[in-house]
Amino acid sequence: MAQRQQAKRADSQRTARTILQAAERVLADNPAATMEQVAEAAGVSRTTVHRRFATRDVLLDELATWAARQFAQAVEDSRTETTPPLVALYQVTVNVLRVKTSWSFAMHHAAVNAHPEAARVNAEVRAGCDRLFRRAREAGVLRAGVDLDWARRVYYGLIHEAAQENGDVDVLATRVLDTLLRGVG
Amino acid sequence: MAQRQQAKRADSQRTARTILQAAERVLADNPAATMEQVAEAAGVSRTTVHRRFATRDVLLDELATWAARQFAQAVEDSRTETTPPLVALYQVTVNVLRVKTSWSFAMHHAAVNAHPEAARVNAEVRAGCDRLFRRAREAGVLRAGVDLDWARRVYYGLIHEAAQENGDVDVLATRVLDTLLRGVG
DNA sequence: ACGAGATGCTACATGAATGTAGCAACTTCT
DNA sequence: AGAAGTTGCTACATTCATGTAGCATCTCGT
Repeated sequence: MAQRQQAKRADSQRTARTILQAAERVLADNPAATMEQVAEAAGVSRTTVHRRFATRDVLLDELATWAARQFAQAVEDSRTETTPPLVALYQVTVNVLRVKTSWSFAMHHAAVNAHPEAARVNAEVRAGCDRLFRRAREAGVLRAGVDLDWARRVYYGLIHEAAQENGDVDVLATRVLDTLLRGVG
Repeated sequence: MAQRQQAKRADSQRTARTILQAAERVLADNPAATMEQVAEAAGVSRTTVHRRFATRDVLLDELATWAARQFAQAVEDSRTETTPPLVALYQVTVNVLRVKTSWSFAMHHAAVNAHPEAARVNAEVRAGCDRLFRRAREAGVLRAGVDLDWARRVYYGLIHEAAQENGDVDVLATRVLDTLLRGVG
């Protein structure tokens, strides 16, 4: 009985994940998309979406939290704390670019801070990013006088642009870091 | 009689402009904002908004066109065709940053290409930007091997980030170009 | 074969946004 | 004062997204 319940729950979780992924895709294209459109993209009926996510707000919250986790996981996998700054930057760029399609919407907007859980995870990631940039500056990878906040925002922006293109993530990551550190001049 | 009509029309135009400006502000904050919210922000009643802009789509179209014109004007004022590339880049950066608050919404989304007039103006601006970047590369301001499309997108992104901060436009423009050409490393 | 869980479908209720119309009041110019 | 134009306000119709409920069906595990 316990096994059966587990199996059913696994199916349920899989459906929920499918819906969240579909919501990401659809909402990234049109933030005002309806639940119907999300359901259609997920290949389920609208009522099923409502079974998993009682209201639209709940869906948005869970999407933000889920995306934040994906994001945090990608950063964590990069071992940014224990490798030289330049290597860490490259690793994290590659990993983040890989999952970037999964949070082009969910990271934007006020959705990031809507749910406390999502906000917490995102704050952690940002703190880790700040630490990495500080280490990079101390190691001379970044210029001494550079504003760390500005550098981080430029970095985010470059990743965002790079994620628009489709191509090998290694090539894209190289281009992002090359542009970040040396510019295009 | 003709004079009176002209006076009334001038008032009318002023109101329409006020509404468009309000729409920019409100929609930039929340793309799904209602006509009511736009009207409130403009200090007029909802019915007045509907008098000027029959439907929501019309409002969006005219907003896109208006913003495109503001944008094009800022670029045109920079005389990018007749000054050295580096000077032109600085000039256009300053001018664009000045009006950036006026198109943070209207330039985004598919609104840009929604109305043919807006699309035409924007295409012109982009073409001018491409010419400027090509000249810059030929003059050695940009590296020889750099992808012009990538450079332009990075430039747009930097301007977008810079416009989020409030400060002296000259300082911001200097930072944008410094980052664009030399990076932060 | 049986039962539990999940889904699709239809139907319905509700609320919000949109768009329209009419009327009174106000401004401005003659 | 009178006329033309604009606006605010109220009221109304319509459409659409949201959220809920019931029922039939399907699948999977026993």
